[in-house]
Amino acid sequence: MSTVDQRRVGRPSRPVLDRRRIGAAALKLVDDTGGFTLPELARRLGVQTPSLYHHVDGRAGVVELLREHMGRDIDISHLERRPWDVALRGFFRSYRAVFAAHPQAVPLLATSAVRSPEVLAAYEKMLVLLGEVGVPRGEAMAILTACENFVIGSALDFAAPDVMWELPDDVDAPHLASALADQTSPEHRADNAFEFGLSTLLASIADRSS
Amino acid sequence: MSTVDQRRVGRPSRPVLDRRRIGAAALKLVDDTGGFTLPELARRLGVQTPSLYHHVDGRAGVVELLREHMGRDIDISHLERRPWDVALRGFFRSYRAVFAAHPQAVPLLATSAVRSPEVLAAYEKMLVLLGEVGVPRGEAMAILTACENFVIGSALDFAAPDVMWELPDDVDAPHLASALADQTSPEHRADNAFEFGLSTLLASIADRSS
DNA sequence: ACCTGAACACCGTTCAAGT
DNA sequence: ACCTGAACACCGTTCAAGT
Repeated sequence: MSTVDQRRVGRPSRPVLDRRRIGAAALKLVDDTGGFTLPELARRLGVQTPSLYHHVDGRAGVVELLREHMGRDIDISHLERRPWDVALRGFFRSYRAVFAAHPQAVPLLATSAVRSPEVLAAYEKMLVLLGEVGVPRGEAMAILTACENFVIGSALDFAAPDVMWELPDDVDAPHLASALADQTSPEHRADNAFEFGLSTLLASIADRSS
Repeated sequence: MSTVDQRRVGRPSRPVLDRRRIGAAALKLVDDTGGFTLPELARRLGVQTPSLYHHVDGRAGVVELLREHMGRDIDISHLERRPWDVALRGFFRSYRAVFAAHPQAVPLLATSAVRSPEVLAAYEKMLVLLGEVGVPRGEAMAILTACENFVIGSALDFAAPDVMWELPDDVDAPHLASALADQTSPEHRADNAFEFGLSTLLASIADRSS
C-alpha cells in the first residue's frame, strides 16, 4: 500500500548511535533484567545487532561502556574537602553508592576495578591527602588498595540476595541464628557492615599518620 | 576393520561420571583456560555434553560445583586455635588462599559468597569466638561480614592483572607514579594490601571487646 | 563512516531412544 | 539410572552491500 515500511539500507544521514546512548541503554537493560545480550540491546536501541560493532568492540566493549558510565557517577569532588577523613569517607561512600545503585551490574564489573583516568586522578588526590597526614609513601598504596578491595567486596555483598543468609533447617547454628536475629537493622545488614569496615580502615590510617 | 570403535549407547554398567569428578575437571578447566564451556568440560571427561545434565543442573550447577569444591579447601580447623585473633587470622587467610590458588575461578564465584554448611559452621564458630571476647551480639554479624567482604574484594584484586596499575603516558599523576614505585614489594602488592586490611579489621575487633 | 541482511561457529538445554 | 544422538533456540562475530 503506502510506503510506511521505512526499513532503510545504507548509511543514515546522521548517525543513530553513539557510545553514550549505547552505554545508557546497556545499563538500563542490566538494571531491568540483570544481564544483557547484544540482540536485546540492539532491539532497545531500534537497531540491528551488527550496528553496535561500529561503536563498541563487541560484548566486552559494552561491559567497558558500563564501567565508564558508572565511573562517571562517582563523586570525586569529595576529595577536595578537608579534613582528610571526611574527604576519603565521602569518596568511598560515593564509590560504593554507585555500585549499590546498579546492583545487577556489579558482578559484570567486579572482574576488574575501574581504572579510568578519572579514577586514577582520584588516586592521585588520595595519595596527596595521605602524604599530608604523614602516611609513609611505601604504605600508602597498600592502604588505598585495601580500602578499594573492601568497597568492591561490599558492593558485591549488597548486590547479593539477603536470602543467602537464610539458614537451612538441618544445620544447627544457634549463635549464628541469634546473631542474625540480633542485628540492629537486618534490612541494612550490608550497609552496617560497610560503615563499620570503612570507619575501621580510616581509623587505622589515622594511626599510621605522624 | 576391527571393532576398536567402542562407541556405546545406553546406560553403562557402572556410571562414568559423578559430581566430584565433574567438579574437579571443571576447576582444572577454569584454571587452565580462564573459563569453561559445557562441551569442553564434557570433552575432557570423555563424555557427550548432555550427559552432564544427569549429575548437575546445567551450567549454573557446574558453578555451584566449583563453589563446593573450593569451599572444601578452606581450612576451618584454624578456628579451633586460640587466642581468638590467631584463629580468625588463620581462617581468613585460608579463605583467601583458596581463591588465590584459583584466581581464574574467582570472577565466576564472586557473585555470591560461599554458603555451604561448612561455611555456616565456620560462622557459628567465629561468633562463639567473638562472644568469648565480649563483642556485643548485635555488632558481631556486621564485623564478620565486613571481614568476608574484604576477603572477597582482595581475592578479586589478586585475580586481576597487575598490568591494571600501569599508568597511561597521557595521565599526569606524579604521586601515584611514585607511590607505585615506592611499594616495598610490588610483586606482592595484593598480599600487602590484604595483610594490612586484615590486621586492621582484627585490631578493631579487639577494640570492641570488653 | 555507519547501518543492514545474511551467514557461521558455537553454546546451553531438551528429549526420545537405548541399556 | 545414565549415556548418546539429534534437534532447537539463541548468541557473538564477521562481512559484503548499500548510502
